Amino acid sequence: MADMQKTYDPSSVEERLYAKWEQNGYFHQEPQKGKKTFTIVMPPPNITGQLHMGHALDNMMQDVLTRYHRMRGENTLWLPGTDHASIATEVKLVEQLASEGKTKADVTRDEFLERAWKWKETYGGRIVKQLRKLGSSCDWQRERFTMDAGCNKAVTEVFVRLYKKGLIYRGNRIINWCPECLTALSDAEVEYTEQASHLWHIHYPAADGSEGITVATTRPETMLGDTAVAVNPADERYQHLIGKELILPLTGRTIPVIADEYVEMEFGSGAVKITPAHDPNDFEVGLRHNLEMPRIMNDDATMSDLCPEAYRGLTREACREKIVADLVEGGYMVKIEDYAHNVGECYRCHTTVEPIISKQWFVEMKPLAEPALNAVREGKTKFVPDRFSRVYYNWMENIRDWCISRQRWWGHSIPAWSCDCGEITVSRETPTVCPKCGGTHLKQDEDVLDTWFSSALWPFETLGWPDKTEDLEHFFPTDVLVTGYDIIFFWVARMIFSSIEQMGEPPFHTVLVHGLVRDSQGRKMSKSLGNGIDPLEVIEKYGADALRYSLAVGNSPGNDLRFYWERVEAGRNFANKIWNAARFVLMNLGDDPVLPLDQVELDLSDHWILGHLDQAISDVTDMLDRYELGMAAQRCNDFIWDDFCDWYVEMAKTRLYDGTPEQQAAAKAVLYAVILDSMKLLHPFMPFVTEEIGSYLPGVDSIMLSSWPQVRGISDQASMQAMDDAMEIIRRIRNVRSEMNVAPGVTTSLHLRTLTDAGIQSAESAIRRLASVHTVVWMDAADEKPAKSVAIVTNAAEGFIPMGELVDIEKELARLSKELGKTENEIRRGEGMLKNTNFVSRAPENVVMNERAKLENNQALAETLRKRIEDLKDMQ
RNA sequence: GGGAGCAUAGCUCAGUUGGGAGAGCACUUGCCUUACAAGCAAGGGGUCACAGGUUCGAGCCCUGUUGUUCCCACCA
Repeated sequence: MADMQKTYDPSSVEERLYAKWEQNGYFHQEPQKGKKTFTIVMPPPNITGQLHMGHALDNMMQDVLTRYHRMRGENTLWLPGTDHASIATEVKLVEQLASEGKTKADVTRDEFLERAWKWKETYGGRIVKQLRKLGSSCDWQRERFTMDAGCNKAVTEVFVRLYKKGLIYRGNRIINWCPECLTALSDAEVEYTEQASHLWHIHYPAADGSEGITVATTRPETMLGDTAVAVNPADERYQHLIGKELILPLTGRTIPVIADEYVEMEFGSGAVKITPAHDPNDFEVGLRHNLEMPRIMNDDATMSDLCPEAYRGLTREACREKIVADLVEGGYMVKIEDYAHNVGECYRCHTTVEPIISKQWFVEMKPLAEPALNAVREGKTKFVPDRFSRVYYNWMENIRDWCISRQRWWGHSIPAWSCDCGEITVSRETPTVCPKCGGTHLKQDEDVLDTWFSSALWPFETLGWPDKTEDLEHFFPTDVLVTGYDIIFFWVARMIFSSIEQMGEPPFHTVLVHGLVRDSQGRKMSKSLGNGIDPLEVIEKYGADALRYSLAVGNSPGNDLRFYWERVEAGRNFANKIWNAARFVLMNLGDDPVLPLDQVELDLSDHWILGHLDQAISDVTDMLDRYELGMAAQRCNDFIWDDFCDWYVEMAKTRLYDGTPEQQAAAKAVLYAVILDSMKLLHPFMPFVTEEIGSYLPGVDSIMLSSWPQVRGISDQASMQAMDDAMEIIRRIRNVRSEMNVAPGVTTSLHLRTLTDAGIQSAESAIRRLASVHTVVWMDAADEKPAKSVAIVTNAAEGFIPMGELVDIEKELARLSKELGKTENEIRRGEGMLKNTNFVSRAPENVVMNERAKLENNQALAETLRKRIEDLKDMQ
């Protein structure tokens, strides 16, 4: 105690405590047979990443749950790791090469990978160190990497299995191609933004010189790859043209008019140019009609050799300009309208993606999606909040095959080898001979797998799968997955179907979804805006506890959160508040041993605070079990600050300073018990300050390793009620004084019944203390009716209820229980009561009081209640 | 085109089975009362977007309207 500073200083505490926890192995858990487990796998941050507010929020939530369940005595594992982030890492490496005046073409693949691993060793641990600053209590001894040996093995295993099952195939299909990254992308990796553009109406003359057709397009440059014009078979305007040949302007080629349902008659001219190699819909049409599919663009989105010479080598943009000019000049351009439409961009580099036909590996999704949908429909996996299950359904129900190959070097190799004879061999080990022709010149596929292919296996590959490890047996399935709603598609959905396919069950029972952390103006934090706030800077200034608290309070699952420094300050202030409350307790404990609560004589205020503590314990526990972290943190704050600091500590002073040794011992025992349980309750949210305080409390080894507080149930209802009423009186006294504008020092007299008669002797001195910045003279009011409890005085003063029989709760309950044939407890719970009427709910006594009060003043309600009570009696 | 969220105090937001309208910050007033001025006490401020409906009673449930944000989608 002696060395406790007046102000809490997180910087002198956090690093020391974290080191202690980690070195002592507090985070590590081995499987304990027969014990309930609680498992979370950390969404692995990219090795290229720097800690940002999103990580801070995500990890705070996981840490709260982990610490809570650990204190519940469960076999709790929070498994951390990092992601190799194929494309993002390559971007970094290309930057590195550029700084040496090189490009990717200047190094071999092996050299490049060597650089990648080196880069990973140098910078990959950066974010992991930063996570420690937050206080994350994950088991670092089990840290994994998506490209470590175990994960590689798992990825290969899954690929081979899916291939053998026919769920992975290789084919020429239309895919999203990023001309900047020079790789295929999955549908999920394309972001659409609306851009102002034009709708060009182009006339295609008929080959026989008769009327032609005008088509409308947003991408005139793709006309070079047109192999048909499609109209709706039901479109009367074009019936006679179906089957005719048209001349494709600028090329001299002829193309047929075909009929296809896909065409909407109402849009544009009702005729669509078909470019099968560069549009997903046109591709489908092309398949249906056996059209040729010339690829008119190269991988870098310049025009290919299949274009007329004039256009070869031009960029998409330049080609469009020239095509439009040429069409206008040739008299083919009918009109140009303004038009806004969606353009797909690469989610990494924001280059406009080009749909092209390309040979890629795909996962067939339909058979995988169905059981994954059912798992959520049947409640085996629940989203919190529930509305995200609809987002999930929507995506899963409309999912298309997943393009998993990427034209990158950094990533998981595809376990497929091709032979000169054309045979593809998919195998766990490198094959030496081709099973078809016996050839020995087998070449492994050069592509790597989508980063998300390995992340999808994260919950089980990190526990040892495909080996049957003890960890896997014990800790799988995991319990909760905490993540932002922005990666439900990328990751969560894929983990669910992968786990069901490989493990036979979903990887977790709950997905706790959080929102994005935005800046104070509600904008997304981003590098380009420069509005990002570095969590490490916040921690340095205010401490990790303050940051965690600020992210927890006032946030509800699934909703975005704005970052405010004021909120962090509030967190810091709260940390300081409890620090000082603890100082106060420790200052007063002295050297005598603290007695157990059952060996001291508790007074009214003790019962009151212990009752409220029970309530807080039970509320916080419920809230944590329901993943209401924000409410739980707020609840801790309310109890500690409002109930304990503002009221109980003040009341305890009278006994500590002026009381008998017995009274002092009682106050100390309660102060100790309450501060200790408070630290435990708050520990998941503010691990550092609570642990530090714990280190000063006698008889406490570690708050983190303590068991979760239990409801004691030793306070009695009557005392709590009496104390509440006394407090109400105190507030009223303050009011009156305030209203009367009484200056300090002036004596105020109030006509109130002597409190001693009302059975709250021990509170009197406390009340004096609390109320007595000014002197209050307590007077008998002999002329007033005798009050049965302070509640009567209070409410009478409010003017709601006349003093007397109305508020005798016990009597009222007894009467109702007799009338309805229910026990008093049942009536308190509202059982057997009126259907649409919460006659008795949260605070039974208050509600009964309210109802009775309303009965007097509300004829309609009185009538209804009487009737309902009659009905109930009839039914019985 | 489909789906979802949000609309509550000056600002940012909680409010989970329908019965008290709340928190933080800001503001007013008075306090350095021996845990804490990063604090204490008192106070002002809200037809809970709008309109109907159900109910004795609606911020909460139902219907509709308006505004706003986001996600998904192959109308060229």
